[in-house]
Amino acid sequence: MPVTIREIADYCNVSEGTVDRALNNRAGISAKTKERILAAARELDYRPNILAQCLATGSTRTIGVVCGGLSNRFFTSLIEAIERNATQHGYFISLVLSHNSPSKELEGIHYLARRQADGIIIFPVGYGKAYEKELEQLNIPIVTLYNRISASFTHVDTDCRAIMREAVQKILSKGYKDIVYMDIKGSNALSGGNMNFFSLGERCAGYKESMGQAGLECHILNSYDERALLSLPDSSAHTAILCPYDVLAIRVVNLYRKMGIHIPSQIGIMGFDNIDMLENITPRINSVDCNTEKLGETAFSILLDKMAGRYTGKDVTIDYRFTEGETL
Amino acid sequence: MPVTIREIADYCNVSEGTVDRALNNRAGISAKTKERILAAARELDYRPNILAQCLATGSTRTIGVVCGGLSNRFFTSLIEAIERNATQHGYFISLVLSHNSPSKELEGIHYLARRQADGIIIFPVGYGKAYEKELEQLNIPIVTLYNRISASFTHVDTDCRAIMREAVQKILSKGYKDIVYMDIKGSNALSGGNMNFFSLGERCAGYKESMGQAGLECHILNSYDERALLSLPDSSAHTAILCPYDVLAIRVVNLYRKMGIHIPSQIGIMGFDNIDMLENITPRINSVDCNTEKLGETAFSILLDKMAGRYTGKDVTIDYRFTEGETL
DNA sequence: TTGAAAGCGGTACCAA
DNA sequence: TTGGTACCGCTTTCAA
Repeated sequence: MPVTIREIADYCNVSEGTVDRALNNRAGISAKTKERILAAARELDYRPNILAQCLATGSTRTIGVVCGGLSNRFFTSLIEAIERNATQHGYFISLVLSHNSPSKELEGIHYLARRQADGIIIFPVGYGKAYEKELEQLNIPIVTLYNRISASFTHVDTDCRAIMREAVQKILSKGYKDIVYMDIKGSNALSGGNMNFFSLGERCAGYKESMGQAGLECHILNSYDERALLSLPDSSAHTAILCPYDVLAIRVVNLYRKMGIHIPSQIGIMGFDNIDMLENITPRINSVDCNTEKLGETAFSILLDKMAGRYTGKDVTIDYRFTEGETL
Repeated sequence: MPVTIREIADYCNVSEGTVDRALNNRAGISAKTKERILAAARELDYRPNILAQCLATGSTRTIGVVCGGLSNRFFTSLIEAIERNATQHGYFISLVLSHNSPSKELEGIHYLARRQADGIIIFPVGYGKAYEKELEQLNIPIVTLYNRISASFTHVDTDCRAIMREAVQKILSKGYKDIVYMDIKGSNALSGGNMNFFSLGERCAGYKESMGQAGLECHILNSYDERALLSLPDSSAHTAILCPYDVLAIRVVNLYRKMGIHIPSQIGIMGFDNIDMLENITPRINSVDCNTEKLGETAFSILLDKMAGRYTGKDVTIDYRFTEGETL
């Protein structure tokens, strides 16, 4: 049985209040008594029951992190960054996976709220008025990453739309005449329902905007269609493929390599996220580093401010960086 | 301010005990009173404070998961499996990342204990007598995955040593004359200190055993040395490279492909873990599926038994499966 | 069937 | 400087 404050108090013949003063560096205690109590605490191997502390103080120093899953390295990088910052500030991570189901997501969030999480960082898969209302009723600080919900929830992100606009320009400046965009939602789409595709939507929108501006026709593939992909290098037009995430780019690169099609002379490829797996892949895929470190740090620090009731700002946009590679 | 049992009691002119009986389907309450209370609870939007419940019952229905990091898909697969099972059983995951530092790991585990986690699943990076003693003093159910600590802590694993023995035989049966093993600890080694390398050690040991048994000399690379790797296909001996984890295999495959060396005719390659990224890589890398789903499920269910005080068994070994590919 | 009260393990305030 | 005690919100036991 773990040692409690009561036992230390008995052991030292003082009151619980005095033990508390000693243990928590509170004022109003003589150095001598304090030393005696601290020694006893050490001797008895006292460890505070954080649950009781939480109940008494009303703060759990726990933040919930709600994510679809852990398969995407982009997300796990963000979670690592959040965890690092949280730990530094004495906060704790409760992890809830939504498995890309909006209803499971809400369930998990409710759970976190009932457990008195001080705040929640969500990579939302749900959206809509009803969804928003539920979140608002929780009355708990929330920050979103990746997918935005609405102006009611502070969102931290890179400007994916701007990135894609710039990506198109960059690709065109390298002499490509056509850019094919792979608008593939991946496993998320399978879950059906009211899915939030904010981020992928922004990426695609940026592509479309920039193509329009350049007077080019959009050329979008909605599925991983090998035949369609293999027909691209045939065209006399010099073509590049723009992928909204790196895993897709890796897959495409491997397809072409397998078929003996040279990259980038016969086809250009660009990814997005700059996941660390790219370091192991040849040729090095051109991508965009979204600065997960800074994203996670910012999300946490904004949440911290919100929990302290001192955040008034709006959404935050983090800077990004195009990474050089050999596929463009 | 959230509604409490006290308020419902006042609202209904009953005692807190009665409210509790209604809310938690306990015996000894009339159907009428119960209905009245439940209606009030709904009306007032009552949500139990789980913290208080935990304090009163002594159970948090939370299990801690302690892992080095989230970069390795093998680990995140396991965590996903654990989370799925935990959620199904009404348990919650508290995630602690050790960043491959034994001291941070211990710190995190202590934290979990103070938060009254009901049990902990650890992917240990620490080991040793002192380490074990600290864990034992916690007096909290622990199950280890990946790296084993000692007989004092129930370990769930695939038999990596046996797998590697079999892998060597498998490779030899395909006609290879020499097998090079890449004994690379990766980023873990950087953290220094008393690192636990149980799993990688087992893998390497299996290789050595099987090579010895076949009367072959061990051929081990201790670093990712491109020059050494590129010299291998030159030898007249038909050589295969055995990698203790897939990321390494991916890297090696890409190196050879870049240099125009054909796999598997000029060099064979085998990975380990069968991470899902392999689906995107050509050629398909031969690997070993360690059944993360079952590993995670088993780890959780054993922990569940331990928490209920009804686990007497010892370490558990999960079956595995060699996955076919094009690199052998 | 219901109420009252004693915990759970801390925190915090008021008196002494 | 210290002790005493109410309280955080729920559970549980004992009486009524």
